[in-house]
Amino acid sequence: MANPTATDVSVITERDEELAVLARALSHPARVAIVRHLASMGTCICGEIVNVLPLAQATVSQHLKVLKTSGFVQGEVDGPRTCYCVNPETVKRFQTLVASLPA
Amino acid sequence: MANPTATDVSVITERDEELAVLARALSHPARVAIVRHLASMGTCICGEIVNVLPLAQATVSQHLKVLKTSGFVQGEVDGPRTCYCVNPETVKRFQTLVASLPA
DNA sequence: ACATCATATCGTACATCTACGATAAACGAT
DNA sequence: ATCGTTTATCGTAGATGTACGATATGATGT
Repeated sequence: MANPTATDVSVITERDEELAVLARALSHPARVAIVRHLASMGTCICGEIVNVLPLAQATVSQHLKVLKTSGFVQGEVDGPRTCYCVNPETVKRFQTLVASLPA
Repeated sequence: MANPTATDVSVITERDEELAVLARALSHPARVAIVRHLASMGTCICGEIVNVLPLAQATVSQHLKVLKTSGFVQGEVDGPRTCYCVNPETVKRFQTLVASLPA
């Protein structure tokens, strides 16, 4: 092991892992903007987001995937389009975890 | 440009950038644990943190540098050691930005 | 001066992230 | 059936992140 004196069950908790995963999802400005935009629109299709961001369609799709995997947004197929919306539960969970950081 | 139809001054705001920078700093479980541990101790020396984490000294020092650069912690040289503590202003700022996300 | 301790930094290997163009897949319209 | 539209995925290049051992730096104690 790198550090034999460290406590095996370290101070890194499940909550730390969870917070880190959610923080990582919002660690890119484009993804923060997507979440905000989605929240302000209630719901909107992928192409609308592409039109608003200075990024290629493939890149936006990739960011949306990150947000979907982490639970921040949900996508629903609607004919040829995909309709995205924020998952408020994940936002609230993130807010709870961040708020519980001792300041 | 990747996407000529995108608004040049895009929806990505300064706040989005700021939130992303702070979120990135907490996007690793070890760094979340360091902030929590530091907050619970009030203040403690680098070696104490190394002893508690399952990571090499160099790695911990690197994580501390990330936290210092982003403003989450402050380090004060105290003789041969360095004394670290949380910067509550940055934690509060992060909490404010996260709390202002529409859920 | 010298050895020791605590910490930061260097160099490096490997993994992950971010961006893109190209292409595939799924649907609606003609 | 074929075409255009919309979105996801593939492949890839370059940047950044994460881990480590080794080494430099700076202070204390002998």
